Amino acid sequence: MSDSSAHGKETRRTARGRGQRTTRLPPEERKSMLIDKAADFFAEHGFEAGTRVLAEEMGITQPLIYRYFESKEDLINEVYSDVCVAKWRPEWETTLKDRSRPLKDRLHDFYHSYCEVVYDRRWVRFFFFAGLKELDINTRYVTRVSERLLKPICVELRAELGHPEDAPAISEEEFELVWLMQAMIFYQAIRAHIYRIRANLDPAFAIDTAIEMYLRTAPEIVAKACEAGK
Amino acid sequence: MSDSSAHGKETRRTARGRGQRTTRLPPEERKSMLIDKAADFFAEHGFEAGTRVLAEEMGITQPLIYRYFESKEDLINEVYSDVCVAKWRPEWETTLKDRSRPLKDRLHDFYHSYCEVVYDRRWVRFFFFAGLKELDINTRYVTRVSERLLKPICVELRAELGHPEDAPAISEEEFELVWLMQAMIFYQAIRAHIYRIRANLDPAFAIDTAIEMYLRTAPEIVAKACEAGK
DNA sequence: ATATATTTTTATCGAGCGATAAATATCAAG
DNA sequence: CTTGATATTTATCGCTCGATAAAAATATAT
Repeated sequence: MSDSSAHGKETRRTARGRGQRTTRLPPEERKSMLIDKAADFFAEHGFEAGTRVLAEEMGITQPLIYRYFESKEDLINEVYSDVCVAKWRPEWETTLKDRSRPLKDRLHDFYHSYCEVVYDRRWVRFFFFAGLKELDINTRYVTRVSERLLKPICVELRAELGHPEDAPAISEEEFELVWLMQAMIFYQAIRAHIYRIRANLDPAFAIDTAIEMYLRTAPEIVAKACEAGK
Repeated sequence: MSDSSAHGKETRRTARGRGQRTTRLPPEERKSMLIDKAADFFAEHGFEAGTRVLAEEMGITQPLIYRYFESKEDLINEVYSDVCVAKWRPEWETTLKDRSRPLKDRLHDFYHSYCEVVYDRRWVRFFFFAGLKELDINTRYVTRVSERLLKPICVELRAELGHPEDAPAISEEEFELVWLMQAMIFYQAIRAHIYRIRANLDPAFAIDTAIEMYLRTAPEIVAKACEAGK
């Protein structure tokens, strides 16, 4: 209460007595603003952070949140969808499978697009907050990455290297290898937004180098997997 | 209160009326038990988890915690030291700098030892919980890894490849490259303990492959850095 | 057995949480 | 200018949190 007058004078507010009042907003606009601000807020302070502080940062009062969301959990779920799930681009899967182009080019295009999404403070932190809690939304996302992106890459790699499609199933080693590439690229985001140490280098270096390292190491591992199955 | 009788019958407790009482313990023993249980507890549920549940899981009452720790923050700090900071092994730094052996062997020894420490559920989760909060203990640890492990690796790599010591300072590219190796290896721990998907493959595969990929890619990047500075 | 020391529990405080209901201010239509 | 609809605030409930102080139970020494 001591800082209720210390907000400074926001443009959208009119000082009235000791209270301040927000200008009325049409519901959809207020709701989307709420989701947007809540995204920043929970990404920064975690899901346990209080709704009163969130409301204060938005310049509204806390009960107003509950006009637009049934519960805090409800709000967080909508925000998570907005920040993480909704950012999935179906083009990723088609790009990776387009055999009219060299795999290297496809990987470049895919990962540069992928990183536009995941090299985002909100995205990374939400993802890890959700992962540390046992929220299955996180597990489901990882499964999706695994099934729709990484496994297809393994398949495409074999095709690129001229191995028959019906060779033995993708080996654990092949799968681990593509996870290593994924690790190199995604770890940039972790360093930047969780460790808060940003590399002074273009993220493109990590992406390009990771792809290069993957494609150089792949042939022998794929070969071993294919001949082991015969 | 409904589950106060649902604990099952722990050996150390004697049922008395509706309450249960713990056998007395010498202070050091109680304190170390507290740190150990708290490590599991906070690693699992995060720092915001309540002291009452922690106490219940230990079979003691909540105020007893405050006989051994001034505050919850105090407890968490001691646990963090115990779980993360205290696990640092000085031998890592000496191993990496021992030029009587090939760098590849040193990296193997170092990373296998390093992973004995960090492929640990408590370690990983504590590290990320601390990172997501702005606890500087995390930042300090990352700085330490960077300064005492990764940068030395860059230096040793140059020596191994026969470049003069006084060549230009380690380039951003060289430094990024060693971070890529670190990423591949540490990401295993993230997958296992944050995503909760464990690879069915020996972690040694990731370690060995990551080192191999690093050493294969390194020469051209080191060469570029050294000739660029002339 | 009794007394003493100290571990552990019981009881409780004040603050903050998510959430609800009622009052109030604002905007648009007539 | 008045009226009706509704976005927003005020006031408050019940609960849980971290923390403290006093009471009780246990172990040890005599």
